[in-house]
Amino acid sequence: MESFDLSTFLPYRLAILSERISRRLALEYGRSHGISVPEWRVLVHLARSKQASVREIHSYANLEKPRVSRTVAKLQAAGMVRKVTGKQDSRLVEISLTEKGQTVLGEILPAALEFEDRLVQALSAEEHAMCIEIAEKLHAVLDDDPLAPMRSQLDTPD
Amino acid sequence: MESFDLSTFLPYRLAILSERISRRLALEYGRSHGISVPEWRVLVHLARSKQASVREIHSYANLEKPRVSRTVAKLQAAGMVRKVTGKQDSRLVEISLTEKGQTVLGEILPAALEFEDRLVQALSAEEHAMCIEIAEKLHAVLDDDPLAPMRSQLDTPD
DNA sequence: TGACATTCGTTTCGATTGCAACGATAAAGA
DNA sequence: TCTTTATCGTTGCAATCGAAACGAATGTCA
Repeated sequence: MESFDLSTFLPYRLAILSERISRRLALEYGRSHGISVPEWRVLVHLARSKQASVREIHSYANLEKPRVSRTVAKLQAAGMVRKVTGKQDSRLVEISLTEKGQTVLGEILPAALEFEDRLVQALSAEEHAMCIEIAEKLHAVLDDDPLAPMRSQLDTPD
Repeated sequence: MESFDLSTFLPYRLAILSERISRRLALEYGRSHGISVPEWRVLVHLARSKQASVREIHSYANLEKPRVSRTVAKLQAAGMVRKVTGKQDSRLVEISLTEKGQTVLGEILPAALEFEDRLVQALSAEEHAMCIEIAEKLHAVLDDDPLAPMRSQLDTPD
């Protein structure tokens, strides 16, 4: 027990690294446009899917449902997102980017990609590939664990 | 811009994996003893250092200073930690584990280690080593970045 | 010695978080 | 059809969070 070292504990290692990277990245879109992490994820997802429900964003962007709801509301207030009640099913809302939303995302994306590139450049091609494979194997352990939180669909390799 | 895929974005990948692992691990000490992540880190650090100030825990366990303060107060209220005003320097407090704190940690630790072991077992020795090396290289990128948040001392290889 | 700056731990404050209801709509079954 | 069940998005609430401000104690330099 007294020989236990937090710094070599894998979950801790991952948490520290991930948090540091997230914080640095958040500066990129936070300072320039006041965008938060959840907002960033919603914008990015909408750029792909063109149109999505709260449920979909929740499932794909790894955000709790209430958080998606509030985030979308905020983005709508900022004019970056449009909400339309579903035609066939009036329970769900069709969420999509506005012109402004696309513009803002277009301004943010280059810096985000440039930052990621700096990270990836620090790794050899082999390391990068193994990094992905390792992540996949760790996810697999949790997939087999009934107590582990479910994996969001986006992250599940088809 | 429309070809950007969040799921392959390295910072996102790391965040998702790390969060999932953290949540699962938190169940281990949360369900059995009502211990939260910050409390877990403080306990673990104290088990090593036997005695520490708020500042030290802050620097080594990657927790904000106010958070350490509150966490320690809560642990003290629960009888797991002892706080004594410093002898020479009465600004700092000497924080240490009580009997109860050691007992609780002793009950939590095996499950935590067993969980980590399940993760590590999923990796080959080579993968495990490379995982650490990759983390180190990514940290190095941030170390060179003036805008990146500082790295806590614990995680800095001597 | 006295004025100033620094460090330590705590507290305050506004914002964010997750979880658990909630109302509204739609689907399923009797 | 009518009742029941499930789904969708929202809201309430209590806890937590980080950043800044704070008082207390020490260190520094004239």
